[in-house]
Amino acid sequence: MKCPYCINDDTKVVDSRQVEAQIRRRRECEKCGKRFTTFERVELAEIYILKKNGSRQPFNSEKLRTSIRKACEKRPISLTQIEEMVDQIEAKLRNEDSIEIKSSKVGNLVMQKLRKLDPVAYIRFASVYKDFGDLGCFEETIDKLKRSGPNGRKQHISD
Amino acid sequence: MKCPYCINDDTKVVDSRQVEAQIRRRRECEKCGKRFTTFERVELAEIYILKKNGSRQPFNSEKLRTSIRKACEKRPISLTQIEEMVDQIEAKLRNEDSIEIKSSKVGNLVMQKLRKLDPVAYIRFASVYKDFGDLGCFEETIDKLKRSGPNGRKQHISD
DNA sequence: CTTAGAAACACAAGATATTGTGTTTTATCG
DNA sequence: CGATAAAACACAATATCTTGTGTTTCTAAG
Repeated sequence: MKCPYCINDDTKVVDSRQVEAQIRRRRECEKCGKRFTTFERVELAEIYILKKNGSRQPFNSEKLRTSIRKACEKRPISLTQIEEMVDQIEAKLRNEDSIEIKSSKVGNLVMQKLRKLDPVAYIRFASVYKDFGDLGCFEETIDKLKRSGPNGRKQHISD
Repeated sequence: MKCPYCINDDTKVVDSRQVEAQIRRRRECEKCGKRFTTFERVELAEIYILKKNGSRQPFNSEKLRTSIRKACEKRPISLTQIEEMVDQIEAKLRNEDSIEIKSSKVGNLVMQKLRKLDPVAYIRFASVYKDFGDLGCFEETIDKLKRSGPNGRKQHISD
């Protein structure tokens, strides 16, 4: 790795840590002695999201994270759990055959995850994602949650 | 490094090459066997360029490269040589005490480099950078080049 | 449809990085 | 300005990566 201060080619690693999905290395130039930080990151073909209105935009995990975070505000869900969801969802998308994915697929994956984790967050997300028009939609969803399988039964609907 | 396909933490390096200022690694997940590419890059505090009009913008080596390339069009200067110039100039900037640098400093560094390399490119760059108003400016510059030290004398002014 | 260049694949010997643990020094938040 | 978290620093034992060389595929350009 080239030293950015003197363009010398030989630098050695002084420290190396895994930080989230990256490896941060602290390097030292063998020639000028200066130190600097590098990051190793995955570089994959971009995934594209196909929106309902026909538009196509590059998938951005940050947007996904933000929308999940919003749904989970004040709920007993840690940032770590949100990270896990984001990672798992992105991994699912990566395993698709096509690099073009319908936004509804992403939405459904989020719902799937939230449903198992927290009913309130689930309803919040659904209300935005499914574009609830009236209170009836909430009631319907709550009913479904109550009647639903193992995951649903374990939960309490309250706030 | 996390596998982007299955989120497993253990992946091993299968190949690793230096490409320009980066290290490209090919990794393989020990769990799912999938392969993917990563890049290690330097991450330093941004340098800011102070323009004459008082504006301040992040230094962008790509812009520098472009303007040098333009000055060197059709001249006997290889892309490698241009890369070297860019690298050397950026390194000089990195070694400044402040991370805020006057655009004139960058301009002068470019001139310094081009002067030693090719008089035509030098004059082209100067004419834009120094904002030559008339032919007299060109003549003056040519005169200076002719009369100047060792580097000047070695060159021929022609096109 | 040929080709040049990049990216990927392979392998082995030698060199270098990783990781745990712990301390210290910045930054950032309130 | 005090508290925390993140980044930087250190060190040693172990595990992994790097680099040369060469081939193969893939893609973009002609």
